[in-house]
Amino acid sequence: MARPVQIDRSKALRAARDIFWRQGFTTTSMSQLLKAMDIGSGSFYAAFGSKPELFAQVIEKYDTWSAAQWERIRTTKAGLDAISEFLNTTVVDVSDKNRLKGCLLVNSILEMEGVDSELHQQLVNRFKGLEQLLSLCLREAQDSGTLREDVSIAEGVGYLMTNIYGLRVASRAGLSRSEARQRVRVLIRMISKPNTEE
Amino acid sequence: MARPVQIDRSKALRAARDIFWRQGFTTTSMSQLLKAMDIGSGSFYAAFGSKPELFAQVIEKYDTWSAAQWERIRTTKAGLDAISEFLNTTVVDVSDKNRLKGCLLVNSILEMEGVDSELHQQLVNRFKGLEQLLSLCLREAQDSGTLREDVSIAEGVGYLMTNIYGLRVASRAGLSRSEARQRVRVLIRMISKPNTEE
DNA sequence: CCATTTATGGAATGTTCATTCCATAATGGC
DNA sequence: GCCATTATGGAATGAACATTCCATAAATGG
Repeated sequence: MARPVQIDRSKALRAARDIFWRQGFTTTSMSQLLKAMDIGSGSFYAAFGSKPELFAQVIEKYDTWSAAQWERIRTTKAGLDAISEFLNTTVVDVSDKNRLKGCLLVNSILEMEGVDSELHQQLVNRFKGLEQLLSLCLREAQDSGTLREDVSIAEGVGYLMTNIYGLRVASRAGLSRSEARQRVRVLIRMISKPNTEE
Repeated sequence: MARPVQIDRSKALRAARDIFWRQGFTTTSMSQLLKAMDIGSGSFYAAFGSKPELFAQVIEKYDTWSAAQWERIRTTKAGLDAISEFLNTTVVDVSDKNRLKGCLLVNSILEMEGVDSELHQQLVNRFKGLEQLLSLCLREAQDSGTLREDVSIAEGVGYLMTNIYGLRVASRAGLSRSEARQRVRVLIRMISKPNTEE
């Protein structure tokens, strides 16, 4: 009946995600974006609405991916092991030719404050979900006796969130993959109960 | 002989710093900047060169302030106490009507990558200086026996840098001052030697 | 194979940006 | 009090931006 859509939506979203990840939202111009997604402006506005709307869709997809990582990890690991694996998967292994990219969500939180406060708040809320998952794992660690006794669950969550944010900024500042992996080892060691009582 | 300069350079730089701090470099437009600094464009370009040159001057001044904080702290404190005080001074106490502002340098590292790579590298280098100071304090802590024994100086520096970055992002994500102070207490407790051996 | 419908990408639009230009204002020396 | 000189701020400039418009392309039903 009519000309069929020839855009590969999933592929285009991935391309958009990667360029936003590398350059941020404000810095990425429409011309760069269209080139990266390999579509014309007409198709773009028909398919994605606008630049901010596209960004929201990219974030949505990213968050889904992040949640899927958790699901996968939770089937085999619990407690501090799960947290350690999560950190390595979502922070350390997310790199581009051995160059860490940081985290799209963390980058965007910093960028969107004052630009789009609605989106900013959405991003902050996504992290609230992460805090709950961390809280769950910490309780497991507490029950199995692997968590330091002088740290409460709430304190542990705060500590982990700080380190997740921090690792992702450090990536952006040029941290190598092996250094990042080392930092994960250290931060997990610090929150573990010392095994000097054998 | 000629019309005298009526710009209060120091005051203008402070106004520029505050608006960059709140909004970031890219997001702040020249018209906003000129209004905040309360000068016209002619005077601006005569006095500061350009928008990026102004930013470099702001960063320079910010870094000087940061260094002065260290100097002050070092006259009375050493080891982990000095680190704790530094964190509270430069991260927690830097707030705007009880709203934490994060750190201009950290915000800018994330923002400038891909925008101005020369400035980005400069910012990264400023943190190298901080790493050296932290290293010094950790050695003091090691000598006085307050540092955990299963953590090397290098590991401790990495740990602290991650937490400094992280605290400053968390501030941006809406952490309150008292929560931030609590996180500092926890992260210092974690790197301290447990005093169970009395 | 034509008519109809919708996707497409490049050209056109209007806005905003950083910067420059310039008429005017403010000073001190004469 | 006037001239030379330099600061000033608003108007002018040109580039870049996100978005819209539109002639054309690609498909199917008749």
